[in-house]
Amino acid sequence: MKNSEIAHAFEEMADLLELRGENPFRVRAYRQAARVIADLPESVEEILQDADRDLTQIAGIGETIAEKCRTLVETGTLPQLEKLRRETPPVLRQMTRIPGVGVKKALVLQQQLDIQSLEDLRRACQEHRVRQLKGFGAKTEAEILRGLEIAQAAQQRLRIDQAEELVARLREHMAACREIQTLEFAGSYRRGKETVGDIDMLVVSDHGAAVMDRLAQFPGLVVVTARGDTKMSCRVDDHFQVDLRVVAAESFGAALQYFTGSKEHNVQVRGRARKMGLTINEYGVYRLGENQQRIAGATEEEVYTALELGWIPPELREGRKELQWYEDVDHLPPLIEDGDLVADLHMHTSATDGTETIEAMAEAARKLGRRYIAITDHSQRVSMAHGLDAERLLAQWEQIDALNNKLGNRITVLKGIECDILESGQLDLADDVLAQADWVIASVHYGQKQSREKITQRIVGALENPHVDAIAHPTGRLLGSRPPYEVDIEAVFVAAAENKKILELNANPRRLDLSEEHLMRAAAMGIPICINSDAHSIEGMHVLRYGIIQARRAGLLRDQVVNTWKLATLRRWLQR
DNA sequence: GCCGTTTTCGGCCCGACTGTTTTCAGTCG
Repeated sequence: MKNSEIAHAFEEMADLLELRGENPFRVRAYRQAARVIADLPESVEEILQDADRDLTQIAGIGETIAEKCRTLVETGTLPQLEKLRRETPPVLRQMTRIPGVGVKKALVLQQQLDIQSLEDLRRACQEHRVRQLKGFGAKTEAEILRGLEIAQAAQQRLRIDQAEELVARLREHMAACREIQTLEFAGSYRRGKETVGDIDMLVVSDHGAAVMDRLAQFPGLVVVTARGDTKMSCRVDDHFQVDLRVVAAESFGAALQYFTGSKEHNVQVRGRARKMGLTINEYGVYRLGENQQRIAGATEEEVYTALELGWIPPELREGRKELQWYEDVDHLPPLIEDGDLVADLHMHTSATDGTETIEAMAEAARKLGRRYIAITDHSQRVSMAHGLDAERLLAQWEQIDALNNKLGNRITVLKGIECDILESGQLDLADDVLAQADWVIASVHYGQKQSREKITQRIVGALENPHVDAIAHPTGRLLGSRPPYEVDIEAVFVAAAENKKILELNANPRRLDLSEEHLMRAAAMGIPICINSDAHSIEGMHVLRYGIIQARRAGLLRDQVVNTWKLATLRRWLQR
C-alpha cells in the first residue's frame, strides 16, 4: 500500500472523528500523522518489512498509529475507519459546510430533528423547527437558510492566478482609503498555495471603521457576514470569502505572521514560544508571567527572532520541517529564487498551436533574462494543434540553426520537440529523428483514460528511451477541472532516477504539475526538475514565477532545478 | 493520540465575533 493511501485513510479518520465531536487533540494527531506519512521520503510498507526499523521513531507516529499502519498494509483496510464510516451520516459533513454551523450544531440538528439531507434542513428551517432547539434562535435559523444558499453557490477555491487577479482588484479599490497606512495580503495566498479557499487582508490603521466602510463598497461585494471593531468577513464575486483584519502598527508583524499561517505552522511556533517561557498572539510576543512584558510584534523578523528563529519564507510555513531545520542546522536551506532561472525549456510557436514565431519567442525570452530556451512544438499526433511530422520538424530545426547564427551570444535556442507518447506506448517520432534534437520532452495527451498499468508503462517506456530527456506535466492534472490520469507516480520516479532523466514542473497555473508533494519526493530521489512555462504566446512566458513559488513550497534548492544551470552544464548532463 | 531540558500523566495556540445567553458556548481563522 502506498504512503498516499495510508495518509488518506488517517485523514478520513480525522475528519470522521471530528464530526463525531471527538477530542480535538486526537483528531489533530491523526491529521498530523497523515501529513507526516504523505511527506515521508520512503515507503511505510518497506519500513514495516525491515525488522531493524520502527515507525514510532518518526515524530508524530506513536504505538497506536504504527499499529494501524501495519493493519492497513497487511489487510488493506482499517476496522475502526469502516465502523466510523458506517456510523457517520454524510449529511453531518454537508451541514458543517454551512457558515456558522460546526460539528456541535450539526450533531444537534441531525439527532434532534432527524435531518438526513440538506433538503430536510431547509424544510426544518422554513417550518421554524430549528429555532425551538436549545441554543438555537430565530437568527441562527435565518443564518442557516441563507448559509444553505452560500454553501451551494460558493465557488470552492481560486487558482493562484485567479486569486492574484482578485487581490489586484481589492488592492486597487482599497487604495482610495486614506486611513490605511499599510495593506498586506496574508493567508494561503501569501504562502503561494496552488489554490486558495479565501483571501485574508491585513491593514494597519487607526480608523478600522473607515477601512471596513471602504471594503463594504467593493464592487464585487455580495454580503457582509460579520463585522466588529477589528475584524470583518464578507463574500465577493461568486460568494468567495474575503476576511479583513485591522491592527495597530506595533502589532503588524505579529498579525502578519499569525494570519499568514498555516494553522499547523502556527501551532508549532506557539508551542515553541511556550517552551521558551513566551506566549504569542496576533498582537505580539509576550513573556509568560505576571507582567506579560511585550518583546516583539512590529515586524515578522522581530517575531521570529524573539523565538530564536530566522525569518521563514511564507512558502515554507506548512508545519513540515521548517522549524526542525533551525534545530538541526541553525538555518534554512537556500531555496530557489525568481532571479535564478536562466532558461525556459518548453514552449510553442505558430508552427503548431502557439501564436508567435521562433524569433519573437526568443527575443521575448531574452528580455525576461533567459540565456537559453528550447522550442518544443507538438508532434504530429496532436493533429488539432497542427503537430509537426519529421519533415516539418527538421525544417524548423534548420530555421533554428539560422536564427542562432543571427542571435550570436544574445540567447541560444535549443532544437526541441514535445513528443507525444502514443496510446500504444510508442513515441510519435522515430528514434533517428529524435536523435538529432538538442532537447526532447515526452508527454501524454491522448488515451488518458487508459488503465493505471498501461499509462505507467507508457511513461516508463518513454523514460527508458535514450533520446528522451524529460517528461512534461507528468500527471496531466488540470486544477479544478481534470484529475490526474491514473499513473503509478512512484514507478515513474524510479524510472526517472535510474535513467537519469529530468521531470517537469509545468508552471502554468492551471497545471502546476508536478504537485508540491510529488516535487518533494522527486527531489529526495535526486531527480532534477525543470520549471517550464509551456508558453503558447509571449504573455504565457510570465507564468514561470508560479513554478518558482511551487518549487519553493517543495523546498527545492537552486541546483536541483536545471533551468538555473549554465547551458554547458545542461548539455553535459544530457550527454551522460 | 502524541509526547517529555519542569512531565510516563496532563498537557496540547490563541483571540474575535455572534447569538443566545444572563456569563458563555460555538464557530472561525
